[in-house]
Amino acid sequence: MNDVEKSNARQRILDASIVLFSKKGYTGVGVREIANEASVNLAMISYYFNGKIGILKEIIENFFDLYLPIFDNIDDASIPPEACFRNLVYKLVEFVRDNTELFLMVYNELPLDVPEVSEIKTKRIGELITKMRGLMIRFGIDPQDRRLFSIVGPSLISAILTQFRLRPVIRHLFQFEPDESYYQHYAETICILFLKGISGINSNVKE
Amino acid sequence: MNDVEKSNARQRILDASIVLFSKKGYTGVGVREIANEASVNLAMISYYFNGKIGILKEIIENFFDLYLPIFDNIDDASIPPEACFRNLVYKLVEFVRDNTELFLMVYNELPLDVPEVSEIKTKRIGELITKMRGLMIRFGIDPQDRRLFSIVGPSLISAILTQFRLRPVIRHLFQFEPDESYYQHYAETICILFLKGISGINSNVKE
Amino acid sequence: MNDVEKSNARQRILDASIVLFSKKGYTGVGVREIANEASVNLAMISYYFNGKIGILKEIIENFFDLYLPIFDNIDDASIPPEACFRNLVYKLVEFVRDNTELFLMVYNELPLDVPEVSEIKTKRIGELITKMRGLMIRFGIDPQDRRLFSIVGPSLISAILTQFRLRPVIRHLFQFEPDESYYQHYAETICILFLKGISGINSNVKE
Amino acid sequence: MNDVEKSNARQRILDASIVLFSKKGYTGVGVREIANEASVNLAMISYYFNGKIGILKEIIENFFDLYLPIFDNIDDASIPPEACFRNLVYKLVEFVRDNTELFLMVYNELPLDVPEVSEIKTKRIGELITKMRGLMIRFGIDPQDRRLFSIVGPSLISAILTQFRLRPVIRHLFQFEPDESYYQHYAETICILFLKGISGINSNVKE
DNA sequence: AATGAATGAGTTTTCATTCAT
DNA sequence: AATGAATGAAAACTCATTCAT
Repeated sequence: MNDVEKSNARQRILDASIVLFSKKGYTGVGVREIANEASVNLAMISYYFNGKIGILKEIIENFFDLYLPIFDNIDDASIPPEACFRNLVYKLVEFVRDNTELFLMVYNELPLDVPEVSEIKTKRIGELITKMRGLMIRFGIDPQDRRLFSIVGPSLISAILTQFRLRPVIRHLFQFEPDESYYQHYAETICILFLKGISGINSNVKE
Repeated sequence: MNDVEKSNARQRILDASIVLFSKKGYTGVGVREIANEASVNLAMISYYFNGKIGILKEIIENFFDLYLPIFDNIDDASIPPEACFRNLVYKLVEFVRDNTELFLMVYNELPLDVPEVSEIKTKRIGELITKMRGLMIRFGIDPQDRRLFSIVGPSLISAILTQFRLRPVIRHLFQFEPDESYYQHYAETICILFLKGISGINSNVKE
Repeated sequence: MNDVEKSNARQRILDASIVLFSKKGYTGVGVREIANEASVNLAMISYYFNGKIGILKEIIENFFDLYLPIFDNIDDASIPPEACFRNLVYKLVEFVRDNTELFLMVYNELPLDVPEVSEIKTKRIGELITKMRGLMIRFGIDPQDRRLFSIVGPSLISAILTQFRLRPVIRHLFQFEPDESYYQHYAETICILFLKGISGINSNVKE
Repeated sequence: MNDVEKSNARQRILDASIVLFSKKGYTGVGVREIANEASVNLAMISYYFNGKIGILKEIIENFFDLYLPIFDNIDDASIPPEACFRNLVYKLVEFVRDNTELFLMVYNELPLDVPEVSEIKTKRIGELITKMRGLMIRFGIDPQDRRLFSIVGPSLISAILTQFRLRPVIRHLFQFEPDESYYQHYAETICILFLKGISGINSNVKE
């Protein structure tokens, strides 16, 4: 067994867990199921992650390690906020495209009460909000105004995720197999929805 | 024990389940926990609902029985679509205000794979989409165009729900105790975000 | 199933546990073994005792609830200390005769580090020492003098228990089936050993 | 790695096992714990001892190899039995001082049913009893009289061990840090207790 | 001699459900 | 309607051991 295969087991557990958790939720998946899907021995889960909860912790940490950098430097003062926003949306759509199950899984796990990870979630979401602050201000949104600030950000994420979320439900209603051009189109639609909407909000609120 | 108290037990099970499911997810809650919270004997759950899954079924059915009528007659041809939309948003916000845990719970359960309820979900979501069709068309959105149709609707719901969803996570970051005026303000903000945004989408797409 | 049988299951678990723990030690016994021996379903152990450790807790508590009263009023000022001591020894031997396995088990568990019960043990042994104080003083032993105080008491208990303790080991070396007269003789020997020493044993026993 | 370090690993496993077994009992300690404590790789335990039980076997054998010689020539006909006994007690106290954990561990393991070592225990205890025979006879105790013979010997050992045994429990009740003079005093007290009884202690110690 | 990964049988615990009353 | 006990399956986890390197 060479080096590549050696550490595969650990990664396979993570990969299998992400897929399964995204479909059935953390508590709906058993370690046996994970071990089977990952083709590893059951005991490897405790060996590598100190139990099922350790997988969840690591997945969530990994997610934010990938996700938060997207929001670095999104507020470049030399370009107009609309362009910044558009840039952000495109990066987010790209991220969702590349990590669909991971994103779905974390999104679904976020509001649930799993004490062992609640601290991690709070901390990371706090960082995210901080990173968003500058851009929001440039759109005329007061970060202290919870109403605006906490509607726009999350609903943007929801807008991007939502049809992936409902895929199992609406699979029979719409045919749905996203390709490269789809994601382009998709990102653009969301940009327009939010940009025209946000400026609308902005002008109205200012009055 | 009289009839009022008798049927109370059944309802208490439902109420307790909604709260618990919304916090921990269906699979994360045990029947013992439900029975404790509802102050009923464990065996009553099987007695009334034929098992844990029966609770979920009934909650989801109940939810859609309350939820879908909101979308009846939302497309009154005698009033402009913007007013129809505004009307809908206010009714949705009112519904969320009155059934926060229920809505959160169902929203979270929707993408999860629980075979016993997937049929119900598909059917009811189908009805919902049908009801939305007329109004969407009046906004110039082609129901066949999956991209637009499946972005606007779900992301509207997400926008309304999202901060309730994240309450456990951001409780420490924002103070959050919604009152009557909050909901008013909230509904209005969402109306503007989506109306100005949607018209923006509309004009751009048409070009 | 009548009342007597109803709560039998709980007691059978305790009884089986005492026997098994005394033979193999707490950590050497599995819950499956206990359930088999007690003829109850495996899950009943969690149902009644919240897990294996709950059995140990209850056994130890029960033990001290039976054991400590032996030391109440052992120091009657109206009779000489030798008579008090003799009285105590007879009561202890009687207790060991009636609760051999229980006593062996607790005796063996006492020095072991099982965090969940260490507090109980410390508290109860403290009570025991307090109860012994008066009599020891009458024998001229200073309770502050750890050396004396903590030799006599424990070594008395050991003297009483010791051959039961070693039964599994020396079964092949001595035939050993204690009867009523044995316990009488036994108690008397211990009294003499402690009151007069080995030379005392010799002269008295020979008579 | 040289020969000294090499054999160190083996010895470190034994040392760590003695300490851990004395605290938690054989079945209460895992091989992982031992390997950690001994700073050796897990697989070394099988390598050196053919499994966990091999450690126990070797420890018990080692113990008796050290312990039994104490009882050689304890019955020197040219000196009075009291002096022989006193001599023995001093040697035993010295042994306990030098091998506290080892002695505690074996003492605790003795009554427990671990089939793989029961034969060893029976054999060695038999040898011990044989060695004690002569001295007992000189004290007027009939070796056939199980009652006397099996009380004095074991209760002597218990008397010596007992406060080490209870150290974890009574640590909070008595301050206890034995030094050289303590062991001297301790041995003497036990001699008096056994040779003259409690009343003897009182008069002698006071002098 | 030494290591980290892997194994499979075993552990305790929890689960939803059912039963007799 | 309601209860407390009981059940068997499955859950998560731990164990001592073994293997390839």
